[in-house]
Amino acid sequence: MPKRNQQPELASKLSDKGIRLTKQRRILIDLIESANQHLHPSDLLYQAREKGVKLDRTTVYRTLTMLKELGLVEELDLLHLNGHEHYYEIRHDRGHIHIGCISCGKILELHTDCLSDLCDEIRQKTGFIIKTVRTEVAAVCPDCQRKT
Amino acid sequence: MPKRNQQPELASKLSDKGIRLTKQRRILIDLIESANQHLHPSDLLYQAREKGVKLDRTTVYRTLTMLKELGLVEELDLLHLNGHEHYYEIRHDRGHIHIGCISCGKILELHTDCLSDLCDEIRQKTGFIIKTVRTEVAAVCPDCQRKT
DNA sequence: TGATAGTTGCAACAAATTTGCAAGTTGATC
DNA sequence: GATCAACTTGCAAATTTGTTGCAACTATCA
Ligand SMILES: [Mn+2]
Ligand SMILES: [Mn+2]
Ligand SMILES: [Zn+2]
Ligand SMILES: [Zn+2]
Repeated sequence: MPKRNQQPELASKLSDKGIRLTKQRRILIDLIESANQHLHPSDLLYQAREKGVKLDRTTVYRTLTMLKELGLVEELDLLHLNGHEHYYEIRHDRGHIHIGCISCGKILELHTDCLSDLCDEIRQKTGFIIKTVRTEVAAVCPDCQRKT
Repeated sequence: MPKRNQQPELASKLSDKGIRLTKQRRILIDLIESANQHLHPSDLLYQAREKGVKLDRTTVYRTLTMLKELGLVEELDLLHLNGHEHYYEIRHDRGHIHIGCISCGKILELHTDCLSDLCDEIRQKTGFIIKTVRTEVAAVCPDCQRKT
């Protein structure tokens, strides 16, 4: 996840909504906010435990579901390049897409204006009210192109 | 899946590549080619069995993996609106996106030129060679908007 | 500080997918 | 059409990923 303006405080958003801030939730949102890569539930579980927090995977799933439903994190498929877990990242105002190299697994993020054009088009053509847009691209990165 | 020009014959593409056409593979590509909705592995398993073909789920998974690797079908997440299975459809020349209603589960397909613009942009900005682009949108359909 | 509603961990379950291997089938060749 | 090697399948078991019910615990507020 590229340099984001590290606006922390999912925590305050949660307590504003009257949601209790437990140790477990604190560590999880902390990890998600400060992550420099996309995390899946097991990542979160192990990283939290490394920091000495007692935590069960049930709670990880429950917390991620809650954050997703509140619109505070996005769930990514990342093309399941390896395993079938889903990945999570904080939700940004400005959308970006994910490009995965099917050869080395590297994930690249890219900001593009195509996304808002697309949203306009969808709204206009279909009348759907858009909640989230997920664009994921399978590709071969320049490094891997050279190697073959 | 909206009216496609029913170009059959994944079968011949497979045998051209020297891949054996077993009963199981025949029925599976048949079902995928003639489907009027997105299918997941269990759909395929049951539909094939209904047609009297002996088939195991292992074979369904193996066949789908093969077709995907050959670039003949696309795998869709469809936002896992209900369950965590993945869905499959034949690959078209002209791409389309999938819009799922988070309230009723309906899936809408939409053709858009944004996709090829996006590909151009990715190529130019990153040098990645694109294999597939998957855009999936979570939204609320007009019907469900009225109901709330 | 206590009451209370919300949250957690645990164990068991369920769903989705993969693996190893023996037995069966395909398609090329004669 | 019969033969055969290579490929493919089904089956049973395992793995991976995610969910549920419930008793014990804890965050928040008065
Ligand atoms: Mn489709
Ligand atoms: Mn998925
Ligand atoms: Zn690569
Ligand atoms: Zn709807």
